[in-house]
Amino acid sequence: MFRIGEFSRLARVSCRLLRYYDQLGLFSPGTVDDETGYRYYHASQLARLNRILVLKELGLSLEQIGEVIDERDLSADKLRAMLLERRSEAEQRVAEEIARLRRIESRIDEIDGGGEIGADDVVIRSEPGFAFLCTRRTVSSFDEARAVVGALVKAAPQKLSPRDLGRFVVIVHSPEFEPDAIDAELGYSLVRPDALADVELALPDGGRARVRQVEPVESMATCVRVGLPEDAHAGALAIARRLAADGYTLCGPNREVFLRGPDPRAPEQAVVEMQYPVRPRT
Amino acid sequence: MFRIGEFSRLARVSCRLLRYYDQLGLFSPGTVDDETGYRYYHASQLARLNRILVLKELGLSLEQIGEVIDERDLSADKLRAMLLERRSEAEQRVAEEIARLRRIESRIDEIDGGGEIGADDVVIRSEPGFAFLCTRRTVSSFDEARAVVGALVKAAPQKLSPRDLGRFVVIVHSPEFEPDAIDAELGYSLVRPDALADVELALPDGGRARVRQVEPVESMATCVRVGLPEDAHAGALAIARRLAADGYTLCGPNREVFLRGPDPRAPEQAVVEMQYPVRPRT
DNA sequence: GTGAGGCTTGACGCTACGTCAAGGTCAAGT
DNA sequence: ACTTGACCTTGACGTAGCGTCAAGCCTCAC
Repeated sequence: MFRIGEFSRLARVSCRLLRYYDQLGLFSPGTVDDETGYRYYHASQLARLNRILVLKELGLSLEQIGEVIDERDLSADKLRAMLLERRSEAEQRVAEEIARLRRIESRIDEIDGGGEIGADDVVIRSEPGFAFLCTRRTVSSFDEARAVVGALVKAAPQKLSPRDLGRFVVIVHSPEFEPDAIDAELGYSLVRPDALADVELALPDGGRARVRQVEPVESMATCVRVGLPEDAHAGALAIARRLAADGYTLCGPNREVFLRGPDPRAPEQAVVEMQYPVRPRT
Repeated sequence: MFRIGEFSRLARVSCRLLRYYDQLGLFSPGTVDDETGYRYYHASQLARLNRILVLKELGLSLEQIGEVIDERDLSADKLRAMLLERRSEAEQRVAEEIARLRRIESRIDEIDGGGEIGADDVVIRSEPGFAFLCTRRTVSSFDEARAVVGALVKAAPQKLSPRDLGRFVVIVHSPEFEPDAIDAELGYSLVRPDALADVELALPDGGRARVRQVEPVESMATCVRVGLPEDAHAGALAIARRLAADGYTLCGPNREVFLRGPDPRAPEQAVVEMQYPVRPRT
């Protein structure tokens, strides 16, 4: 029989671990002295402890180990199921770490390249769908776009109250940025979409605004810009480079979501979230 | 200005996270109402939050993020250093997860193959060096080995006390297992090696036992067996298969460390740790 | 008997939040 | 003005697997 210190040296684990496993009921000493509380371990117990350590190395939780280690026959199926689960987790972790590694390396390269990148805040996330009260136009300037929006806002209260309007959103369909002919949907996301599914507005210039359902996007690169909407495109190139370096390609019409403004009195303080649908490059 | 709920929806993070970051001083609302404690965030703050989320995605800790995000110029070098560190961590994690994945898959295959493997407790770890009072022989049986050991134990007390002796250890140099001609070192590990470096014993059969320093082994596959020492080899084949499946090859003389016994009165309860030096197969 | 080292339980710490719980605020509707 | 339901506040506990004290017994070789 060994006291805890020597047994811990045999097994190359800490005393704390042995006490902890004892506390969990996962691995208890063969004998405990009732008076002193001293734990005494038998050499043959090392086999069980090693089994526990092996299962832990495979990635099972102590709780899972407790479930499989005592059942002598049933454990094969149960263990197999756990291992299958662990395998997919491990595969996912490998993929994640590799992707992370790529991003880390591209950031290091950027810093070494010395270039101000100005795209520190490009976050990639999924984006839910939403109801979109919008009108599609080919506009030649921001002033024209603003006029359209103004008309839309004025026409809206006929059928819906202002609090139903969410954010001002532009979805840009022009594949390339051509300042004098931008094909875009302009409008507002809607807060209570189900109640407003069939709203349709006539605009003073003869156009129409209707509600359409915008599909969710699985991965959307987003980036926040503060300043004149006209300048918001300035960082687009840097963002595209960043996305390319991190292993993504653009795969759809980009959007601009106005978190603040555009307020006619302080247009330079508008806050716009640029959104670029992406997918991992194969 | 947004209240915390709407801001959390904008940023796709939880309210709890925003409050937590506020508490850490990492990301605080633009305004806090003194009376109610309500947090109010400005749209433009989303840029900073996104920067934090990006750095977190790269694997930096919140503390590290706090260090780099506020310094405007110095941050490049500091960030670079952190990223280099993170890169090597990530590389290591990838390697570990891949190795783990391989072990998981080999276990699944074993279970599916249905074979009782009997090598549930093969642990791979590093093994420190130790001082070894031993004599090298070619023995033809376990009885002969026992005789040698007995002689050694009797000769020992001349120069050292029994408490200096550690465990009985056999290092087997025969590359293949040939029962009638085993080239082995037999002896005891020593507990206070520095005081005993030059001990040399004459054995009654004319042989000598001396102290040598056994080198540490970086990775040692170990497995505990309970039973007659003669039977301890039974699992060796299973262990070798397991090691091969997990991506290791044997790379040195194996050892047997007697954790209990061999006690002449109860030899079948001996506890032996089989040790096989291994190295990752390239 | 005595000093050193070993053992006990208990408690806190770690990461980055998730999840209640008890109670104060806000804004729309009546 | 009042209600009601959604929203906000702080505070506390839980997570996984132990590491690291801290205060106080136990053991044992000299």
